Amino acid sequence: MKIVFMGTPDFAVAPLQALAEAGHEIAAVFTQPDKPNGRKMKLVPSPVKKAALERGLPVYQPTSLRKGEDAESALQTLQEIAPDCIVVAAYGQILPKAVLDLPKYGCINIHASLLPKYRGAAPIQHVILDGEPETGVTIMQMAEGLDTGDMLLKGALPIGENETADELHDRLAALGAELIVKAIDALPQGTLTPEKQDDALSCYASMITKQMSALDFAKSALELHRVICALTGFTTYEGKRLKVYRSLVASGTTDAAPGTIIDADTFTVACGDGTRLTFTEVQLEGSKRMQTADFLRGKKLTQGAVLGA
RNA sequence: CGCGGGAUGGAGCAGCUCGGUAGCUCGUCGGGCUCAUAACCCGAAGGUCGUCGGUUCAAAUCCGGCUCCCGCAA
Repeated sequence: MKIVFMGTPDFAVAPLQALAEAGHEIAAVFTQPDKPNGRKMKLVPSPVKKAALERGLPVYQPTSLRKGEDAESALQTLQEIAPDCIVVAAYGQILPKAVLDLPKYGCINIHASLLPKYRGAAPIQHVILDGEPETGVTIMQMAEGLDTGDMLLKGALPIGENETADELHDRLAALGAELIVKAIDALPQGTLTPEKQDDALSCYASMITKQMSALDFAKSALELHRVICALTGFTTYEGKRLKVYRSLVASGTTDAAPGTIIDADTFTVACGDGTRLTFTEVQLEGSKRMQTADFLRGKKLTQGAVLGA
């Protein structure tokens, strides 16, 4: 099958490679323009662009598909290629109707949630924040609304109690790769049965903001743990930025004020309602990310110090 | 030229202000103790102090260039 692939971040890389390895013709790869990134504002290609170039696939990076010169030439390019199907995975742009209607089999999207729940930009983080027991990947026929098209295939995964968004992301990407190949293979045979989404059950996963990952120790240990798993939490210790990558909800209770380090040997902190949270992987400003055990070997915590103060 | 922190045996750090013996907490290896242990005791191996150059009798330490890592900001 002749496919045009549209995607940008890491999540889209596994599906792209799976399709290529399944023997499909990837006639073009569309991805977001290189963006200035990092401390030096260096121009950095998207993960999908890197993967595409490694495979020698032609890459297109229009600034927009909806308006302007880029959109016109992109549409023209697509018309010339005349793909059987366009596969979209976290591309980061809204496709106009002209594009949606162009391929014979339409546009197929890989979405990292069990639709109709968690439509939108950041489903992986939000399922963890909400403490969902499971999530998954939905392959859907794209329509004009945001993640509203008919569902073609679904796969579910249980979410681990201490699973981070990174880990979940990788498992979902692998699942998405598997499902999209299955879906593409089934398309010409018409064996997939489109299922309408029940809008009444839908909800949206909003974009992530910096504010959301700030650790507010007035919240319970479980809530904070979810923030850490989903987004990586941050606070301050002795005036320095401290990121928290992993934690464990500790049993027992404490009378200490929220944010107090109540056990300097394990990095356990008092949270809301007397709950306690142990940080297991942290990173202090200027230093590397490391396990708490390593961190404590070189840095003696002040018992009773208050984080975020 | 956006602001700032950092690079020291396998890991994490101290030492640098006031140049002159390589330190700490672990890990590893060997031995001991113990019913036993990730506990305790004794011993050992392991480092061109990121890199290039400069100053000096002497540089981890002072000066300059470069590389890489990290926090903020985007």
